[in-house]
Amino acid sequence: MVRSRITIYDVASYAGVSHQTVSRVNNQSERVKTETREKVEAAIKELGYNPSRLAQSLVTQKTKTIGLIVADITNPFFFEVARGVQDTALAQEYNVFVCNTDDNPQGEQDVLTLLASQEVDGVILSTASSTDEELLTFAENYKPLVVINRDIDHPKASLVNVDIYKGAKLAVEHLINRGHTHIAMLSHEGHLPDHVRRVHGYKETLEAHDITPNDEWLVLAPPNLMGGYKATQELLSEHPEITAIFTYNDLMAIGAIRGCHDMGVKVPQDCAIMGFDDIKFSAMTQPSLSSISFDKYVVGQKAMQRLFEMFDEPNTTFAPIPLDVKLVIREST
Amino acid sequence: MVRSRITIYDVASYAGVSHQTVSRVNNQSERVKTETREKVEAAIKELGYNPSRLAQSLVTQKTKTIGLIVADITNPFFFEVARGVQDTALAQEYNVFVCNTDDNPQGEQDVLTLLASQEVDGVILSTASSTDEELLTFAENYKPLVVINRDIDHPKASLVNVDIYKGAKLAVEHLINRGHTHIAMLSHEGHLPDHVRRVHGYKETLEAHDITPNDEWLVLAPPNLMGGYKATQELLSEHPEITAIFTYNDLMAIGAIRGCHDMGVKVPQDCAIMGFDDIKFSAMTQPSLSSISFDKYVVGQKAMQRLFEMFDEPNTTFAPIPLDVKLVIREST
DNA sequence: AACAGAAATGTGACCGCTAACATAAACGTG
DNA sequence: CACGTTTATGTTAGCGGTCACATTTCTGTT
Repeated sequence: MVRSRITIYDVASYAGVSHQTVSRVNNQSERVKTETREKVEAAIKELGYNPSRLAQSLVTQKTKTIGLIVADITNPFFFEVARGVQDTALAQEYNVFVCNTDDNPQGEQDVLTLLASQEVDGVILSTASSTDEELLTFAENYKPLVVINRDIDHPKASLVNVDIYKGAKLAVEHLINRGHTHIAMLSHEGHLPDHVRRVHGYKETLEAHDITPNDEWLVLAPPNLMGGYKATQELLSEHPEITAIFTYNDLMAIGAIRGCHDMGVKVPQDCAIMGFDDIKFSAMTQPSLSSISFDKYVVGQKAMQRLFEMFDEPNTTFAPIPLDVKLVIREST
Repeated sequence: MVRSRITIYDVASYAGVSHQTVSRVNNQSERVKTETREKVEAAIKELGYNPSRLAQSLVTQKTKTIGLIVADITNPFFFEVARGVQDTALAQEYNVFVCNTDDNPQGEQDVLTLLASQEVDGVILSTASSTDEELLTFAENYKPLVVINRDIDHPKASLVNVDIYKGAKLAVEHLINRGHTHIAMLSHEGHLPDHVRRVHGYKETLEAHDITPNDEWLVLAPPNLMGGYKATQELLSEHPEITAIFTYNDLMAIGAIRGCHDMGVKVPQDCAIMGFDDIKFSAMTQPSLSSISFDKYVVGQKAMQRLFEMFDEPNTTFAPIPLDVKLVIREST
């Protein structure tokens, strides 16, 4: 029995005022006599009226909706970010569309167009597949954009950057302090800051300690459990001299631990494993995983807050938001 | 530089036709001469026009948007479901709002109202906090609703049900077959089918094998890593006679494995652990986790497909969609 | 009491589209 | 070639709001 929608006009005639007065009551803070305001509010309650966001959006050109683009919500890193974004958005009655790109450039383009057609007020992007130029084009003729862990230079794009380089440095230094010199790295293919910084941090820290990085010890694989598992097995069977592995993320590290186990390699005695992201599972694995920690929820939160700031001051250019990392030592090293 | 939106009228005058003709071209399949169609399409491309979904929605009363309500996207169970929903939705150019309730009834109500105000075309609900009555009220005066793992009887609500009872039975039978008789269960508080069926399956299977369930061995805790960890430690220190634990979900089980380890209890020799959900991590833990498996992605997929069916045939009442489970035996039992 | 000025309310247009109907063009047929 | 039919295109209204401006009502002042 979907009785047809109650409009502002229904309320108006019920309360004996004009539709505009109802609109004023709805949007608060307009000057309307308390008496009539009460009359209108009563009518609203009586009829069970609530305004159509669609209609509001059409005229105001704001949808109170944002898009969040992630590579894969299935990755604990992304969904903690997503929670941060969602909770912050919800508090201001914004809704968020979460879109997965599956780390595939076409997916990312599709999703951007879809979001464009849905007319979101802004976009938060935490993914790495599209090129910078594509992103710039998007920023150019579109909406405010907050980008996580990338470097792009455009007045309409704002950045939230975790100090990845420092994280990689801390990780490798920790391994070196533990006496390791044969340190491998499992990374994720790609040429974007998020990838590159980890690798740079790894290589440069080794060099700073007079260890020459061995390119054969740097393996690229998909950044998930299975990727880490397989890469570890291949790596260790070809290079048994390796005594420590630093991974792109915790997912790979957890796969790596299991990979070691299945080859009879003891963690951390025979091979130490060091992750990145410090997801919740890492404290519960056996052995528990040392990792580089930062608050993913806060990443999402800050990104959303920045987006709100951009809505309020469309012509301001904002400085990047830096986020610090710290080393968490557990059993795997 | 946001040049103001290109409308259907701009295209119309550029192509020298009426706006309605443009609309016809947009919505395909109308009878319009190929010649003019081409003219219009050229104009569309030339001007870079794309239609405003907002305006379309306002007149058609369809937003091509659905809401997905989950307890916590941070739980791997939910995000695999979410992926199934999203991918299926996207294929038809539907977008989905994911909302978290944090397993809190107020949160769920808030979220339902927010979705109502956003005017989604339908809702998929995979959570358990609101009461059946609240849900019925929602279904009554709202949109098509697909509910996962609950029993509610309303023509506007459709069900997708994983065979939880059978899962619990398989799990407990497996433990019994392994020779266990002192089998505890870690569950999640709540009186809803999703919870109750697991517990029933547990108790009734024990009874079917002439084992009297011991209520002290049934512990309620939050359904996450930490909940499983703590509950296991309390349980085993009070009841060292327990030799097997069946948990509400894999998150708790992974916590339980770690809990055992930290007490010096060997899994599976001293205590077997059996999970439920078969999340991806379960194959990678150490020891790997036996679990009850079902395809969570498919759950989301089916739910979304059902929602589409409900859009197409608003007055049909659909039968619940059943989903089978299977036992996956790994190292923890 | 008369009148200016502020406060409260009402009116019409418009956001960008589709639905329903009206009209014009093209086509066949006796 | 006059006529009804079909097919293609145009016109108008309205979805449910907000905005800008017009109008009315209420103040306070001389």
